[in-house]
Amino acid sequence: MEDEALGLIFKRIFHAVKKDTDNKMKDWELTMSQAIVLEYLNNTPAENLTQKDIEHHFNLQHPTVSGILKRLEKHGFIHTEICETDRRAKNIYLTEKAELVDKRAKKHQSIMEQTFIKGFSPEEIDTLRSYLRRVLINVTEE
Amino acid sequence: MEDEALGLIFKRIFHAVKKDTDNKMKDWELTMSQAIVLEYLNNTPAENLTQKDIEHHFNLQHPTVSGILKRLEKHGFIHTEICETDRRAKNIYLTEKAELVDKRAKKHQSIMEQTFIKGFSPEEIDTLRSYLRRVLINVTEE
DNA sequence: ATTTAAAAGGAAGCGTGCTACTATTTGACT
DNA sequence: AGTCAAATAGTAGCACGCTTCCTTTTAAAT
Repeated sequence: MEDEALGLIFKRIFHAVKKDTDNKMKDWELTMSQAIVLEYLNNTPAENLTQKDIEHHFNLQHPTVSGILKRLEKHGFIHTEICETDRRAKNIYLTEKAELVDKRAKKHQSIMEQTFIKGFSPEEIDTLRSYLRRVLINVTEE
Repeated sequence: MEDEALGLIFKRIFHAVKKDTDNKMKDWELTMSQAIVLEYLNNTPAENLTQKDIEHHFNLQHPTVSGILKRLEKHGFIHTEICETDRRAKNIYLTEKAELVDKRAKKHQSIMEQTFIKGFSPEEIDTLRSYLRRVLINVTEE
């Protein structure tokens, strides 16, 4: 337990977070991945927002994003339209339902953030964040 | 990027690690999840080692472990036998192929560990590990 | 203007997590 | 002995990552 590989520890943490988040969001027909995308859409009020933007921002492959958007649309959180200026692309629009749910998702996210850092001092939180940022850079750039 | 939620950062880190590991292990027909289970089996030379032990150790549900073991068996890394003393359970045995591959997996894991902590001082590494352990406890116990 | 390559997205199929639901075996309680 | 609950594992079906292959559209090159 003490000397587990960092990779396994990160896996354990992510697994626990995902499980908890998926469970708590199940009531309003939303998963963690969907909520993350929805929040991105909500905070990125760009014209002509397409799948490609999401793929780049989260470093995901296009069939992955395609599936998430399909389920978001199925449950009425977004609707899509073929882009007028580039008919290959599909523009994404949030619905009112999405805006309602986003508040609740933000609330859960805030609780989750508190959970992570329970027992951490403000300085320790800063250190944690900076270390994680460095780890992320180490792991992604290569 | 700077003010992303911790949950998303953990997701990003895990995602990158999994992607990299899966890619590098693809050559010898192994995934990250399978390698983790294989390493556990290799380091747990217990008599009567069954699925249940793996489920408990990694906090996974039984169909998940069942699937991983099925694929490990399909590729000849393990073989299973119905337990003599309890015919509900199946004992798991590693093959020679598993032991060969385990060395290479350990090597990759070691490189991965180095990648995580690139640029970290020994003190920073200790701090990172202890913080992650605390986060894991925060996230799992509740 | 035609061809050709790149870009955006869809569909199939797989691994790994999950939640049901089912089957078999064990063990305990009458 | 007989019954009934718990334990172990299997199956089906879903979400979300991936790769691979395909279609359509755009843009560039000749």
